[in-house]
Amino acid sequence: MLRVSRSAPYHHGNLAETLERAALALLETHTAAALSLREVARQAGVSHNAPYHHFGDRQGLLKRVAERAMAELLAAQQRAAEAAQLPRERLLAVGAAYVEHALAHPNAFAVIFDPDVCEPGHPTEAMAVSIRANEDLLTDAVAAFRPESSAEQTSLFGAALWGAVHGLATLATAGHLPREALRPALDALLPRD
Amino acid sequence: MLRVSRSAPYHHGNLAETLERAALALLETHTAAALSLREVARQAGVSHNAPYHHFGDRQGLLKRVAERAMAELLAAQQRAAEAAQLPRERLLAVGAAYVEHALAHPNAFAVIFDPDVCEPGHPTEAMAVSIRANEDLLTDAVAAFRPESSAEQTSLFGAALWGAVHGLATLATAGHLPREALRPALDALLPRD
DNA sequence: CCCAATATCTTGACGGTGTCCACCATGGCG
DNA sequence: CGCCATGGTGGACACCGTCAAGATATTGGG
Repeated sequence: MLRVSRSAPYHHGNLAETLERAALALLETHTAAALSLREVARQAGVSHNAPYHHFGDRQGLLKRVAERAMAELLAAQQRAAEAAQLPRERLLAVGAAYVEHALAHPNAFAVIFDPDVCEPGHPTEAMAVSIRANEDLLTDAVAAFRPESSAEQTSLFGAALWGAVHGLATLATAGHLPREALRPALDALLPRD
Repeated sequence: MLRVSRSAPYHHGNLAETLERAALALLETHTAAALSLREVARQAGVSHNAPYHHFGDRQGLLKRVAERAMAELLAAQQRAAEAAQLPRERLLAVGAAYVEHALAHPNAFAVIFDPDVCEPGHPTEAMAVSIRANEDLLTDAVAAFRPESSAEQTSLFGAALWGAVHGLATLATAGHLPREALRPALDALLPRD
């Protein structure tokens, strides 16, 4: 049915998508704690109750937002991995991409790992997929960097590196580490040759 | 003036302390996001507005709570540092203490590094002192572990280790790493001999 | 010793938020 | 064509942080 009137249609058509994007946009300037369902609805030009039909509750929306944010974080690392040549450089580049993406979108980054959003041990399907892909990416990079290591050692070193990169990013967003120190710190952690 | 009646005195006497302790107690079972000033006041048996005379606002209380939590985190590491003998063992013990304390009190730990509580770059005086003490503790442990390193290299490696330990703790509280993997991961990061 | 100034606590109000409920518009299927 | 599931609306409720104004205890100066 063609709508001649300029008034908005009663049914939005793609509200879920719109709301998720609005929430992500708000996270560019506001903390997750300051993100209200009502404000997101307002941004989308819709009643304060419309989101409930798509996400159930506030946590539901945030879970979706976290999935999107995680997908973007993963993509940033994949781009960095493809651009690098040598194993050590690739490992460094992936870590740097992680940290830089976190610093560029600190509030979205925080949502990904907020235990209030995704309670420990019960990740969303999409989130679990992205996390696994991220672990694989990292494990591969570590394996190329230390080809002689056992699978267990590789996995352990990968976990340690994830922790290091994640911690550096978190501490930097909290203002406890200067931006310039991040890459050198990461570099200091990787043994040379 | 001696108070014979059993009714609570109009003036509490030590309300600030009581409120901070109540807040810390609530953080044992609830996330910081779920911690309301009114609930804290209720726990202390006081009107919903009493806290404002001591902390100004919610953030004020949380800042104090963060200071206390940081002091406890620091103390846990200091105990671990004293108990260990060899440099490498001490470094590992300090890191493990950090992670274990974070896992034992995840919500209080989160408050320490919550950018909403202490906005980046403007720490409280007491918080700055504790953070500095923590950095010194770590730097000393690193220096003992790698005595031949330059001051800059020591500082850089210390920052990297802080990041690693902090990240491992954060990821573990979010359910992304199993508890048992934390110490081995940390161990894998410290070169042997 | 008394009283005023001050610090502390209370009651009351306001706007904002998440969520539940009942109701209405729409479009696709029988 | 009519029905009804889907998706949107408005209203209500309890809770929250915060501000304003009033009540009460403590304290220091005369």
